[in-house]
Amino acid sequence: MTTLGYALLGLLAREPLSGYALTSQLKGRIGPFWSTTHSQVYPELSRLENGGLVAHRVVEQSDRPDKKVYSITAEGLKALKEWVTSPVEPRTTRDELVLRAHNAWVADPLEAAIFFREQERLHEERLSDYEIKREWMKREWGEDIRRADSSLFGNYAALRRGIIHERGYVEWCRWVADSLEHGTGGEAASEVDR
Amino acid sequence: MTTLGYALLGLLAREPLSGYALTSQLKGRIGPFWSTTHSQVYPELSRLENGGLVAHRVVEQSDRPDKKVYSITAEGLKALKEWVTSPVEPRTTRDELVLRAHNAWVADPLEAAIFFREQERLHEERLSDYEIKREWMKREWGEDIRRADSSLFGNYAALRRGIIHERGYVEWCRWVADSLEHGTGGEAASEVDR
DNA sequence: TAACCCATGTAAACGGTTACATGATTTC
DNA sequence: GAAATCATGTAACCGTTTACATGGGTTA
Repeated sequence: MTTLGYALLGLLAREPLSGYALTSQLKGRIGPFWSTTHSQVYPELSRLENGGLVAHRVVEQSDRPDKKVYSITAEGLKALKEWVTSPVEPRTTRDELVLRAHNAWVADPLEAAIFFREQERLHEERLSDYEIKREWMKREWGEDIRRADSSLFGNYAALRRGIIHERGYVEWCRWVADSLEHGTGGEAASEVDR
Repeated sequence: MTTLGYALLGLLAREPLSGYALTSQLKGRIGPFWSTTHSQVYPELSRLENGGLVAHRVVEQSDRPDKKVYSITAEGLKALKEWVTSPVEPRTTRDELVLRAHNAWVADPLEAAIFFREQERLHEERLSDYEIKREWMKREWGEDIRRADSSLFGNYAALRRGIIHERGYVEWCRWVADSLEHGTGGEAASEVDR
């Protein structure tokens, strides 16, 4: 089983969906922590169905193309449940920006500073988008976001990760940009550092 | 050009290295933000050499196998320099733990809490390793880690990213575990939340 | 003597992205 | 009239991981 398979099972555990709808959800919902395209989803659904983890029925529509609506099976739910707490093999987090910072010393420092300042702004923007979404969740979903047995808690937890991630990213970009601006000579460094 | 290509150029901009040595460095140094294996490095070095970005000379050794030591060319340094501040196309950060949290509601809450508590401990451990390395860098490299034109600044910046990343990760894991422990019923939630 | 380090390569498999393919309806 | 949305699929390509392949020297 691939991780994408579990991502799909997770969405189907919430509600039955078509391949198209699953693809749409994996573009914004779990958001920047997993994504895919329809060309990966359709074959994966076939594999899940062959394994007995999902099942589909055809829903005929008059105004739109017919669709296959997939549901999770009891077996699928069991597999998902077991996966959640199963041992993790460590995967490398690839981050191109870290590589760029790693080699910023070969570039023009002020040009590099502008680059990281721009990245800071970009992540700040994403952070505030997330903060807005968080307020929306609190308002709209209330106490359910704290209930460990509610799927809304899952959504909230993913968003919280996004917020914490972006906060850290903004902090780091700012520090890199500051360092590149002030650390061009050999003079005493200010304590931006924590 | 692939990102791995630039990662290799970045290491060769610091010092000439063999394919084997490059592979070793990409297992610990830039650490958890990029990694590779020798089976990817050797072909990539050939490609870089065909493009005129690196060059090698054979160093004969008596006690060990002969090796090809690669150096970056002027053209390679130029390419690296330009890449550092070139526009980034956004890439999805894939994080399996976020997916697990997203689906934690289908699992047994207390079992899931144990799982995330264990992850918290794991990342705390990694964090303190990084903190120790940071103190080492400050002691050993001194003010050079703040000089924008020093390769040591690049190393320090990558480590700083690691520290900030792990801090956030610990915070999030703790929050998830706390929520899973206390949010099993419908009772009023404590303010772990920030 | 078994495991590990040095050293370099190729081949197969896998997961993910991009492109190809089709086609109706709805919105701007 | 053009673009976007709904809807499902296949094919090609690319980057990464795992396995295959070889072989001498050192350490436990």
